[in-house]
Amino acid sequence: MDDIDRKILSILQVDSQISMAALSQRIGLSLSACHRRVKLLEADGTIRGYAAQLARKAVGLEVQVFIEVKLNSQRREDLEAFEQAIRAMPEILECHMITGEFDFLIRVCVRSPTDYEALYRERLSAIPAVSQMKTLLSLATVKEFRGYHLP
Amino acid sequence: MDDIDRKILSILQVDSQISMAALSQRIGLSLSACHRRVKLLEADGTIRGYAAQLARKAVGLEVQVFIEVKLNSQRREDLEAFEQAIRAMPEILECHMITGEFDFLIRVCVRSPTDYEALYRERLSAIPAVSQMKTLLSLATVKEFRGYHLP
DNA sequence: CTTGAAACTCACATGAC
DNA sequence: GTCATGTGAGTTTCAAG
Repeated sequence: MDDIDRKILSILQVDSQISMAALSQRIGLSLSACHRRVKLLEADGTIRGYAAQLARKAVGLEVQVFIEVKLNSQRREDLEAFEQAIRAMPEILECHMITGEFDFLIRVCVRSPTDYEALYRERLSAIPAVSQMKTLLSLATVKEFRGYHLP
Repeated sequence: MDDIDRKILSILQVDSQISMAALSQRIGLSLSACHRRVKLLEADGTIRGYAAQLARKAVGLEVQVFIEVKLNSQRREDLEAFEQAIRAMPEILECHMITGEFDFLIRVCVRSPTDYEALYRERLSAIPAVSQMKTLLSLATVKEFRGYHLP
């Protein structure tokens, strides 16, 4: 993992459809050398895959919410029950265990406030391990994720 | 935007390198019809782009942090000054304006706790519009974003 | 929407330096 | 690391049903 690799990754993070020829030119390497590096980055797991980036609202997901969750306890059973429940809900896009007053931070996207209410009341609150939740409704996206910054 | 489009998007969100032929087979459409739909989804902005997904730790970003930020006021100058400062910091990957006790939620990835301390003390705290911050250190990723759920 | 064909671009593997 | 090259695969477009 050197500066050339980081340069390759920075470009592929933004546009993975660039041709090897164009990519090699932008980083100042020959096509085959560049190609070899990309294949290595794929093989060693640095590049996990290639994905289409969708416009959230264009696919009808008007509502984005972050939820802080506190569990009844940090006992193994509660943690695992919660995590399993989370993984089973496709509307929950990500979930992080965090420090602080709450135990987890999750991100959710749904079509409407009504859908969020249903998710919140009928599915999240129904998880026995959950003791408290705090909804952080996203009003606007100031900055959207477009790849990691590789210094 | 019908069920076929959603099926296409669900697949491309996970693997954008699938060939048109394979994609068309998976959704049960002819190659040309499938191709036309994908191009339309690209043209109308539903597909914003194609990106390589990187393994965060593989690129040396061991520390992931969420930060809740409260501003001194909701006056236009403060909001704009804050948002401009946020957009100028590449380590800040995303930023959302939120409801609740705090005004913004931001996500940051850095190499080390030391790097985070520097960012927190020297760059974030230095923004005049900021009055209060709360750090939510990510201890573990329970569920990682792998595309929106399209019902 | 379908099939089928033609034209073209790239990816990929190879061999040599 | 570089360059050159040939083949196969995939993309893209078009015609016709």
